[in-house]
Amino acid sequence: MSDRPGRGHSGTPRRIPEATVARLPLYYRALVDIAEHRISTVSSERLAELAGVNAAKVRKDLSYLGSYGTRGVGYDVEFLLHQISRELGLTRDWPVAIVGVGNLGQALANYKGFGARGFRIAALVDADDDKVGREVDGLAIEPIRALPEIVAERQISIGMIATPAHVAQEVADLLVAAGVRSILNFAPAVVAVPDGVSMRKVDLAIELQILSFYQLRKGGPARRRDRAATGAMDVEEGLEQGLDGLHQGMAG
Amino acid sequence: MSDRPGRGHSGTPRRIPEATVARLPLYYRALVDIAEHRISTVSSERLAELAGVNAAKVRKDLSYLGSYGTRGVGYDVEFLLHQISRELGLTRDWPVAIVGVGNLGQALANYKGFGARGFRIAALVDADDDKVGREVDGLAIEPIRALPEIVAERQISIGMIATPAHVAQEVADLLVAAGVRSILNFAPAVVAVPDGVSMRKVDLAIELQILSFYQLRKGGPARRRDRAATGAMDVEEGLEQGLDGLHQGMAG
DNA sequence: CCCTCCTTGTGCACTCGCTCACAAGCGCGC
DNA sequence: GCGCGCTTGTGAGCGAGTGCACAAGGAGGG
Ligand SMILES: NC(=O)c1ccc[n+]([C@@H]2O[C@H](COP(=O)([O-])OP(=O)(O)OC[C@H]3O[C@@H](n4cnc5c(N)ncnc54)[C@H](O)[C@@H]3O)[C@@H](O)[C@H]2O)c1
Ligand SMILES: NC(=O)c1ccc[n+]([C@@H]2O[C@H](COP(=O)([O-])OP(=O)(O)OC[C@H]3O[C@@H](n4cnc5c(N)ncnc54)[C@H](O)[C@@H]3O)[C@@H](O)[C@H]2O)c1
Repeated sequence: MSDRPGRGHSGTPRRIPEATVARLPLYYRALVDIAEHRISTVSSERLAELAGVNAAKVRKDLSYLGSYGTRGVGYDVEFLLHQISRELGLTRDWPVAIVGVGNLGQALANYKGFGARGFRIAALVDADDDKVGREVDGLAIEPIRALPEIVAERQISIGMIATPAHVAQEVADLLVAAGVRSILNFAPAVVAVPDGVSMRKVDLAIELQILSFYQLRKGGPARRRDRAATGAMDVEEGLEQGLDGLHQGMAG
Repeated sequence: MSDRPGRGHSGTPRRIPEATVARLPLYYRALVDIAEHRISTVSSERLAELAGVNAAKVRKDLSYLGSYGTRGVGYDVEFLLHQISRELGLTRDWPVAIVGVGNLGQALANYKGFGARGFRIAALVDADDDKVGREVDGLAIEPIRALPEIVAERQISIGMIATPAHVAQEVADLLVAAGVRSILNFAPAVVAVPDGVSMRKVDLAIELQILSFYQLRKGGPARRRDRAATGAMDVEEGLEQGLDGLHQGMAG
């Protein structure tokens, strides 16, 4: 915050569209790569290429953050990295709790890719007493009934639900009651959360079904091994992914 | 494109919007639940509730499949289930290959939720010779160089990439070369595929960053700044998830 | 000091998806 | 046989997001 270069007359530069927010992490990742190559400036064209989007979109997206580019030159990599990172809150520490330490929960707990962006697994919680006490990657599994204290003491802000689907809503309710305001749900279930709590979901089965839908309309039902199959359904590039699921109740 | 589809005839009535395709799996899941309760008809209202969407949206979505409802009554559960399932290709068998049997790959391989929808893990592939030969859930891990034969012989249609990000593009290329036309990518990397190949991605880190973005503007844990305290950022319900990522090259 | 080159920032037109609201249509009771 | 109530199917209006194309504007060379 502090000094707001560019167009910050008032408090917030402008509202950042949802679609833009979803792309900022892509730019961030691309910029990290660029920075590692000791490159100091980057054009929207190049950034677009690395992020896999359109150059105009990159410029428009970045313009929501402020006028951070230099005409005729491009964007300063370090500076932009800092701005995006601040905007996304990556300069902070985000303690995460994983609820349900089964197959998926363990994989998540073992995953090393979180720390870099400030997301830190701070708690593993399960309802199975046989699992409680066991350690995963140096972190002990704790009983679900301890959730309120855990969330409060460790300032947990994000909860991941990796339990069976039929208890997902119940778990979400517990997380919310404990004070968690952001939830990432991996269970294939519709989970409702009150206003003020964000919920996003990752649903494997849906992704696969979308893929099969389109595959069905490509080479025809009877799979042929030939590649010049000439699908009857010609969808041009640029179709956006997903849109599935709700992002509920962002209010404070 | 040319003629007004009408319906009634056996072909595909009309083009189904991307957003609708992404929701069909939700309806499918809700309908399965309903069918298990021995309920024979369902209204759009009820279905909407169970799928977590708006009733009008349900009706419009289902209308793309054809006029399958009965006014004053609702939709026949079994019939609708069959129609959606046919539309999504769930009546078929979809052999899936997992490339990269590490943390995540193993969790996926052990996951029991695939079979129900026709998705069957038919191959586990890894580049690490130490892993090759080991079994996961009764399926042996095979060397990546055998991919072409594996894909051809087992009629693999979908590939999942669960390797480190820096080899994701390389792996995608191998999958495409082997004949796979649908890819689900879990690696945090931009992966390009040629026309005719569908690519979807699941990116944990992006989801978390989106969550932290909104959490930051809510009146977060360490609250300081912000004039209007809590209510500053009041996003109403119904914000859609994602839009991130491309669905490239659907052409045949 | 001006001119040219290059890239940003954005106005605009267009597409897509969402929601509302209501007429059409079906079944059931009278 | 006829209306009545309920639910579907959809036209229309609206808002969000996208991509084009270009003017605005900084940098560096002459
Ligand atoms: N494994 C995968 O690759 C995968 C892929 C996609 C989706 N999913 C979904 O993720 C979820 C977890 O999958 P999994 O394979 O890890 O299942 P799992 O059965 O291996 O693990 C579930 C864990 O949740 C715990 N649990 C059950 N009820 C609980 C409760 N009320 N509170 C706290 N913990 C509870 C169980 O003790 C268990 O440890 C499922 O909903 C599944 O559909 C998994
Ligand atoms: N583990 C998670 O929970 C998690 C969460 C989000 C994203 N991811 C992403 O999923 C991917 C896999 O994560 P992980 O934790 O399983 O990593 P991992 O290191 O445990 O597993 C990677 C596997 O890929 C194999 N591999 C490497 N190069 C290969 C190649 N060229 N061809 C075939 N196989 C190859 C390795 O031998 C290893 O078995 C990573 O890109 C990671 O960022 C993982």
